[in-house]
Amino acid sequence: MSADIWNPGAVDLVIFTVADPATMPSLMWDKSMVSFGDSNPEAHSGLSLFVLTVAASADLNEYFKGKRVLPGGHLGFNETLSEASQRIAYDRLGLDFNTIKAKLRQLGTFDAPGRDPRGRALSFAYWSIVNFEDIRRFLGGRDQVGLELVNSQHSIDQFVQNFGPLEIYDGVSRFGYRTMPSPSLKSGHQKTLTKDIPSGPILALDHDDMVFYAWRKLRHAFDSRIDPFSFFGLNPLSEEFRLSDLQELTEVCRGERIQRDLFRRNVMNLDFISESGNLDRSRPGKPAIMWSPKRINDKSQ
Amino acid sequence: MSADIWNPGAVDLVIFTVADPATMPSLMWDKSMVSFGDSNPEAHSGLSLFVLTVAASADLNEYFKGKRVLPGGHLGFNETLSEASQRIAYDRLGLDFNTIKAKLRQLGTFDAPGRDPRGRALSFAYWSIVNFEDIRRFLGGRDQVGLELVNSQHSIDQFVQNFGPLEIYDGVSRFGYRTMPSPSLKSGHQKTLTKDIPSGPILALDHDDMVFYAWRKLRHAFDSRIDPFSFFGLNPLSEEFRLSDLQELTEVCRGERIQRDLFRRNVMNLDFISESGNLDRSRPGKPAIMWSPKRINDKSQ
DNA sequence: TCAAAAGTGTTCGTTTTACACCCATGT
DNA sequence: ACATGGGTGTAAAACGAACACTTTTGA
Repeated sequence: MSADIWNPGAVDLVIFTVADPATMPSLMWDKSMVSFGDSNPEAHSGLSLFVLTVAASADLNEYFKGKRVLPGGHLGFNETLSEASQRIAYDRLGLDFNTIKAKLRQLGTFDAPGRDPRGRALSFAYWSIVNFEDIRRFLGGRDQVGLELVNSQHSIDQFVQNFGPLEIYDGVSRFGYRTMPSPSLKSGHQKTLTKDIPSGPILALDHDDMVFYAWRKLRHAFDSRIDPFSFFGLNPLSEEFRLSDLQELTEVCRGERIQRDLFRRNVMNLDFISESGNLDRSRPGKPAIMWSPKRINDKSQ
Repeated sequence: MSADIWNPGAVDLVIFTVADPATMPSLMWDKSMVSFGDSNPEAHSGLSLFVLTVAASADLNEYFKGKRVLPGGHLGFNETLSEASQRIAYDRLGLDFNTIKAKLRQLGTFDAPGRDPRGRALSFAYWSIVNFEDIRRFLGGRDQVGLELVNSQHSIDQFVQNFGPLEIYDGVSRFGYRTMPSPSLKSGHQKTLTKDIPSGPILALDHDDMVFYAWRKLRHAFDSRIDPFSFFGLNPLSEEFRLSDLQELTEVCRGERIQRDLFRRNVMNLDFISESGNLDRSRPGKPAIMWSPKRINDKSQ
């Protein structure tokens, strides 16, 4: 836990989590804790993808007044980047990556000129996905730790209303999207970030870009032939889940719709979940079989 | 061209190029310029993938004596990483990325403890692929700029002899390889770097790792549904080439064998090359149609 | 005529996608 | 009965991989 501040380097964290706004405790409906960027936040339900943010400190610069940013901090003089990212998660959020089952991964270095109004700033971004249960007690507080929506069924619906069918897009989210040049040709994609879309930026600095790039990495874990639980080394859902929950998760992480039967067969082929033996009758219709991850071995990457 | 040295940051460059050892000018057979890491360098022929290296300076530390490294340099105080990487390419190699058609891409940050015997060193790695014609005149010199083989038909053959058929590997190279857990399941791969294989390390420090990770990125450009020329914004082959040349290139970049007819049909489907109108009769057998890239638009990423 | 490399046709199995249908429950 | 969501069968289309064949040259 180094206190020596090594000025030019900063570490910013993109930490995702998954939760259903409809079942969030009512106290969290406080605007300052969960932001949907939407005039109608109640419309968001179903498993949704969030990113952890904090209130920016305006002590040093007016620019930050009222804005929100990713949690970040300075790189200590004798720290590795990996150590710094874990320390900052603990200092700023309370999250201890030694005890929770999640790991921080390198995202990239951000140093575009002018990215920070305070002058030159080199930022090392890290990303991770954590269980909602592991962070909910850290929400709020002095830094106003909160959740910013990245994707939900409803925000995908809204995207379709504004921009048309998803077919030409290679994944959409609140933080940006990519267009496909032609189906099944991976080259020649074109990305659109929040600075280029009508709804405008969400976080301060270039943190929207960081979220977008981290989301693209997250997306890989759901790229159809990967077991996401092994990739993350954790299960972001509850212990047991319905297949439709896993599908919702996959859809918001990929930013696209998947056909129900197709999804089912894909998952069955990959064979990384097994029936828990229980049924879920909480919704109308035929009771759903509950599933659990078969094994969570983190041989990934 | 900043002279202010910003001590803690360094930039290292992984610059690939493609050439056929059999047609290299004889002066380049000097061991110090082209290294195959092989007792029988004459066996390497066909299009091969190289990485640019320089002799390490042993002025400051005995460790570097006789070793080779990636070209690198310190980060200037008022430079962006991108600017620094271009300046270093120019200072150390003579390569001017403003005039050649190639672009440097961020690879990642390397800061493992103990990676540099001189103490803490943070390194920002960048990678690129350039035309052989653009760098051949810069080979040699005080820093002994040279080429280290990354992959060739012959070195793939040797891999098969030592480790068995390629089927279980997801790409092999002199700088490491990955094993597949099961066909068509992308998760659970396991990588093996030079420090873990009998032939041992090739470059000093952790530069073998940098080459390996850069090679994995390069590999994406040949991932079957991408037009590599558009991805790179340049054609690493000669202006006209045979389909078998493109296949050789693809094979050494992917580190795997491809069936001739399959490759042909894939390329034809993607439709990014067109017949130049000429035939090549330089080899026995039926003359080969010569091809050229259709268009090189760098919409990539 | 033969070897060598280029290029094509055909087949087979798997994966992707679509569509339609059946199933089990609460109201 | 019927709306609601869960779950399955089937078949066309697309794709990957293997094999065998034809073509065109130089020697």
